Amino acid sequence: MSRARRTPRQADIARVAGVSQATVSVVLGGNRTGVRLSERTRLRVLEAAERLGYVPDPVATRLASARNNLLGVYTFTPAFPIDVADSYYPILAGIEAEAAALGQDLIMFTGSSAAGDHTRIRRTRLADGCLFLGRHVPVDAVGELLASGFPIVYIGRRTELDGTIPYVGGDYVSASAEVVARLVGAGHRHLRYLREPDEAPSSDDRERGVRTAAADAGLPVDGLVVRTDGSDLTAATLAAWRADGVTALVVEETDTGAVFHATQRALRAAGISVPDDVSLAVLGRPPGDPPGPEISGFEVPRREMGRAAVRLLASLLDPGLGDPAAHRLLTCPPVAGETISAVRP
Amino acid sequence: MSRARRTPRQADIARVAGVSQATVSVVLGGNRTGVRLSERTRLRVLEAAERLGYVPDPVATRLASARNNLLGVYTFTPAFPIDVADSYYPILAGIEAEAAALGQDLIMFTGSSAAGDHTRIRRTRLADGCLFLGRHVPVDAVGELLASGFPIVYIGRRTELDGTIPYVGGDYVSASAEVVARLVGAGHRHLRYLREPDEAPSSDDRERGVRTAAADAGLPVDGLVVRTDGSDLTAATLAAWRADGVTALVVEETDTGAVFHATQRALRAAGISVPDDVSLAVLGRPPGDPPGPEISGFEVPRREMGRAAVRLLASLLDPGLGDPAAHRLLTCPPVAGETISAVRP
DNA sequence: CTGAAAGCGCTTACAG
DNA sequence: CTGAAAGCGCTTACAG
Repeated sequence: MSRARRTPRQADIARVAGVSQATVSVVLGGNRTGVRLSERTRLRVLEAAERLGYVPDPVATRLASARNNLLGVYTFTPAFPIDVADSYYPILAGIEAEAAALGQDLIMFTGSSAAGDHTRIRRTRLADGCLFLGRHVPVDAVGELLASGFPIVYIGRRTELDGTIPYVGGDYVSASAEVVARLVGAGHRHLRYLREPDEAPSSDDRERGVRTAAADAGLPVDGLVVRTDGSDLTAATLAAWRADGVTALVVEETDTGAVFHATQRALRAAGISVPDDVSLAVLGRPPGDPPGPEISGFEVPRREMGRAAVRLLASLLDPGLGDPAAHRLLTCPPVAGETISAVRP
Repeated sequence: MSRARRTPRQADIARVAGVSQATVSVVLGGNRTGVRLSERTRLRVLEAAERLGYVPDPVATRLASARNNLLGVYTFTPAFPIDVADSYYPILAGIEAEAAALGQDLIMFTGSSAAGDHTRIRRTRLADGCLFLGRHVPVDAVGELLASGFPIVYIGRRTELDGTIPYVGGDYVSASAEVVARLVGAGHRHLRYLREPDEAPSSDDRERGVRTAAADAGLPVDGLVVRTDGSDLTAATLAAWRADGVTALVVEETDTGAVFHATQRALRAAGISVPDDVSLAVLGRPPGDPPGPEISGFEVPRREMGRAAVRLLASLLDPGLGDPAAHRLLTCPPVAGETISAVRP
């Protein structure tokens, strides 16, 4: 029994079929260059390949040509967090589903601390193109990729590099405006919007939606937006707001849910009940799917984002598929929920 | 602004440093062949590489040499199922964590139906080695991989190909025996073990543990094991068993949990309460973590399996790390739970 | 209509 | 001590 039996390559097929290795490549490659070759030759090659059980070496294919049917997925943190409410999972599921439908495998460049960002990002070239997950944008490395023509797509709107980064995100502006409009429709005129302190397009978009809808409804914009990391959301604060006439709270949704949880705690501590005393809405879905009444707000279509991002990347790889907008914002469906009630006139 | 600015390669460094491309390769490769080269040259090369922002092309590296710091993960079904109770996730989390610790990226070969198993499995060669998840063992393709010396590791015990497939699994024999011993210790002498009909090492191991422990305790083995897909588990069946003197039910754990759920339903329909009327244990954890009292049984250390599998694969890739057993069975910690009660004498 | 050549970016013997 | 050559398994112009 021979160990390490060599796996057949094109040269072996060529020998068996009595043609050159290059001809084998042409036949097996589906003759994309439109070379003329006799049907007899074609069949001989195909038969020999079949008989030898030939399967192309993906590494050599990739080195010689440009394509490998391999899509990268780059995350700055672990793709499979064990303790955090997992917002990656549905995105990954969507990516996987669409990639499989397109016959593409996935290569995960997961947050390893070994090498620097630059080296790790450069490694994404192993794939035909790469999806990026995470707020972080290392502009040097990503700019280099972009400049070299390597196709990338971010999940989530990105403004860096003069807005040249292709992305698929959620239309948080419209969805947030719709939530505020819903509150206004229920008679609310005095709101507070609670957002986390750090800047990010997804946060800014929500705030913009809130401000626009408030302005459209002629609501006072002064004091509307409150930046907080949650630590100053005490029972006293909420009680004061209520005494001030605030009838509805709108909370930003983030991965950690810090502000949302702080709000819930403070409401309970102040003995304010939802939605009888005050209405509550979340711009997204509260993390961890807490028990109790369903919170009003909107859905973030993460799975569909994953799918759409793969499709965008595929079209970037193959411009023949048409040149879609490099920036796509998906609609976030409203969630009626049970935490918005009408204001008594 | 030039588009598609080329990314630096070794030849560029060679030009800048005034040496040959091969010398650059030697220096950058850490001089593993023990070639003698002057410190001056080494520094010049390193400096030029740094200045140009060089990062090796993984594809070329892989083609020319053997290593790529890339571990494959092959699944026969989607790695991110959307509707099934997810048993892959913790394994993937463990794989990712250990791979990151080892500075390896992951390439996911996810169940795409486009190509046949053979072609898809051959594609795993893109990686340095590959982990396989799933009961399915296509012996032809996997045997070919094995024969060619390509390192693979299965998650879960595998007996195919004369037991030559390296794997990391759970020690279900011992864990199952322990559960039965626990029941015996609580005075149970009359059990039923419910397992699904299809053969698999993980099922057979559990059954063996159950049989062994039962025999050791001098329990009747006749009628102990019941093969069922759940459809025949009616209230009448359970009532009859109980009338027969059965005091405890042991249920196999599987991905779908069909038998477990059927058992729960039938118990409820028959008005048999757990653990007052009958004790209940699951050989593993019930899928979906159902509400109610914690079911007695054992833990399947999925995360640790992922980690251990990566370590095994790494040692297969680098025999210098020592030659560990190619077959590893991890201990499954007992879960006391609340569904085993003592039998009244 | 088909073959021979060059090249993708590396590594690893092998000459000097 | 360092360079030139061959080769990994493919694809893609380019000759005949």
